[in-house]
Amino acid sequence: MTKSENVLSGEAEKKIIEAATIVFVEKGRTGASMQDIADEAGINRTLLNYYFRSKDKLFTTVFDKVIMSLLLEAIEVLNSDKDILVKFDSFIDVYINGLLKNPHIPVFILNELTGRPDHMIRLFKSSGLRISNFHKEIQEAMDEGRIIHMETSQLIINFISMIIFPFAAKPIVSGMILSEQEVEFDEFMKDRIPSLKKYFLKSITP
Amino acid sequence: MTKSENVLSGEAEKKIIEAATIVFVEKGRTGASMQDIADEAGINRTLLNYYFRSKDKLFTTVFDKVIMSLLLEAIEVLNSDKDILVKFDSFIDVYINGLLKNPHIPVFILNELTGRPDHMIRLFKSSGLRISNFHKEIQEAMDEGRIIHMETSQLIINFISMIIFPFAAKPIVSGMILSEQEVEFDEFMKDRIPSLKKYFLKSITP
DNA sequence: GTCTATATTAGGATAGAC
DNA sequence: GTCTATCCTAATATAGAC
Repeated sequence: MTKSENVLSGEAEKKIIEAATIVFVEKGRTGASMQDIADEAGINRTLLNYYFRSKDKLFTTVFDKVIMSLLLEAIEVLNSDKDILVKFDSFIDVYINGLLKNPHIPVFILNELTGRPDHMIRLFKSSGLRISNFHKEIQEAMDEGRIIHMETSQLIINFISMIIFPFAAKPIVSGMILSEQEVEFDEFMKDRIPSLKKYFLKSITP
Repeated sequence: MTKSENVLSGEAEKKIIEAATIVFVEKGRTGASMQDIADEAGINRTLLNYYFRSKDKLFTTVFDKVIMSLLLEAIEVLNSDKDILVKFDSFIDVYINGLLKNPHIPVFILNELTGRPDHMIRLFKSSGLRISNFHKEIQEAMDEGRIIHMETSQLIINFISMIIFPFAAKPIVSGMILSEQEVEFDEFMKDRIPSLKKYFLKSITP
């Protein structure tokens, strides 16, 4: 076993993907260079081409991985047998706490999404997430009178918006809205978990 | 007056800024090339360097202009003497209708913001927008019992999120949430105006 | 002010030695 | 698998003719 061998096959590949994720998420597809990624991984630049044929292929690998991990979290909550109102709370917990650990993922995704809507839809379908079930559960709760009547799509967008947007707009939130009160972003988002649960529940309860 | 003269000084400059805005907003700072912008403007590429010294300077010009136009719209609503509840409705009208004409402005801003939070804050301060007045008006309405009590920052973020996020996530909204119902994005956002007004009012009313 | 020509660099990708 | 050397292209930027 020479010094240049990796202990496990795929270890270098894994290291590259980790480094590429950090760099792509921070700088975006066009803003990141292969050199940036090689530096982050601490390897020679040409090795990136050895393991992944091109920058595009490496990017797609990273992008798919990031999207999938988010979708899987959604599926886990949706597929549970909890009541729809409990699921709302779970989404708030899971995504706010998760994004606090990777706050620029929303901007990364929103930005790279624009150019490849088709690819996104394919990923989405292959994930097995059934958004129609979500619509249906909400609709049932409306029919039972537990939630006010409104277009389910509008309700879903309202809900997702309030979870994701603060992360996407983190510089605005920090610099423009919180700065005068000297509140830290992370603290604000921690407070936001119970605040949003309460607010959203009130907003949809008859 | 030869064929190569512009009628008004600054006309070429204006044409360049318009073209640059289109290209930068669509492709982002790193994704757009000077050639793209020259093509869009129908001029020679080197002219861009003649009028603006560098790509960076051209970008900053565009970025500042876009941000400022958005801030000015906010100021106009905020500075009116309408009741705070009416101002909420005005924001929804102004921004949803405005962004329907330029739907990828949110992604553009959110993306380019990350790298330059300081610059953003300077712009924000120089615009004269006083967010503290907004906080104050909301707080007063709370004290009068017209709005439920909650952290004003959280309320403001909730509000802004529901207006802006659907545009930032347009491919997701179109492809994942609306596709099964065969609803067009623009139609959805038009419906959203009254929907959001009603929803938000209910959410903050005691 | 507008063009052509050119300088310069950065970035992506491959070939080939080890 | 990993490195060095090299190729190629695209992109920014400037000089200089008109």
